[in-house]
Amino acid sequence: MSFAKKILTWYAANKRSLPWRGERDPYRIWLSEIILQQTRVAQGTPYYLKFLSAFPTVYDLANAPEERVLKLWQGLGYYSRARNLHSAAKTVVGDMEGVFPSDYKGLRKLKGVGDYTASAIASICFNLPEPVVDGNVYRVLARYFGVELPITSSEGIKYFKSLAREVMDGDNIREYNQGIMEFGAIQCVPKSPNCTRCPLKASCTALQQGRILELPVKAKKAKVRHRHFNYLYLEDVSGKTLLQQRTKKGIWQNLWEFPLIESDKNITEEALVSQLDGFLDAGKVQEITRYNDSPVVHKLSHQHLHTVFWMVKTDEILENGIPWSDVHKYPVPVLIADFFAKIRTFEA
DNA sequence: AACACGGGGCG
DNA sequence: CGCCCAGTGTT
Repeated sequence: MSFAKKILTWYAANKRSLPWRGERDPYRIWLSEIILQQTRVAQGTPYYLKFLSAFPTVYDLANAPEERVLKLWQGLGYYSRARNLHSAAKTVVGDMEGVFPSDYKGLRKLKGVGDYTASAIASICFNLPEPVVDGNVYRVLARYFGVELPITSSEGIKYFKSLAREVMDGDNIREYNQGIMEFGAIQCVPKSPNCTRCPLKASCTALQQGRILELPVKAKKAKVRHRHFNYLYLEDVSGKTLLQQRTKKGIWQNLWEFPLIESDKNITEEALVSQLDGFLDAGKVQEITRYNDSPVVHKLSHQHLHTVFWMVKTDEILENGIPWSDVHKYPVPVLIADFFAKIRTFEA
């Protein structure tokens, strides 16, 4: 049996009874879909009922003051949904004689109606073969077909949409779309799904590979942190330089590097000089040269280090100074090692 | 492509 | 109590 037929069979036997279940009126389906964006059924249901009671038709909603719409929405979160809901109602009443668009493209033009919601309304109300891809669908498809593409990448979004279209039952789209979402919500849940009793277990790729809990992949919002490093490439009268060990937790713990001045953003030479105090006797500085014009960007998985190397010649004798012939004995980050290599080339 | 936008449920 | 959830609009 095809994947779609299995979903349809499961849905026929397991669907919950919900206030909007079986509904085909675009106003009601639209209202339910907007409320259910990023919201669990249990939380959204009372809001659906009170909105329907306060605004039985799209005209009632369009003619209400925004204050009242927001007040009814209070507690549901993501309040732009309420403002967009109101705006779309005004559009439907003002520009469309109170009749909702009856295809994906038209629906998509309404404020607050994106790809998912347009597909949901088109399929549920008008039985148009548009696949829905919400969080439930991502999870079900990723597991059943063993898709490892991150659902958060633009490539993943495209891939899942086309996969969803490939495997859908276009002849029963109204039931199928609701079925796959319901299946994700009830059976193929994010944490500890009951695979033992799943009717799709025999053909589920992730289950057979023991990777249920790894799918779907969400490229971790490895938020890249940007840092600005200023390394002091010191040189004293005897030609020695200075390296320091990084003792704190974080990147490169216990590795060695040049004396470091970290700044919020790119730093000027004047600003740098004013911070030289703790490192050496500023009065004995002979010459400062910015070694690289544009910062070297060293990329770690979660940090981008915008690095400037400053060559600082001093008349001091550096305590603990290291002769250049010895620097290669110290464990240093690649960023520093690359600089060593460059210096060697430059000075050779 | 990255970010902002809320609340509730869960371990 | 920190982590997870995952549509749309904006920049």
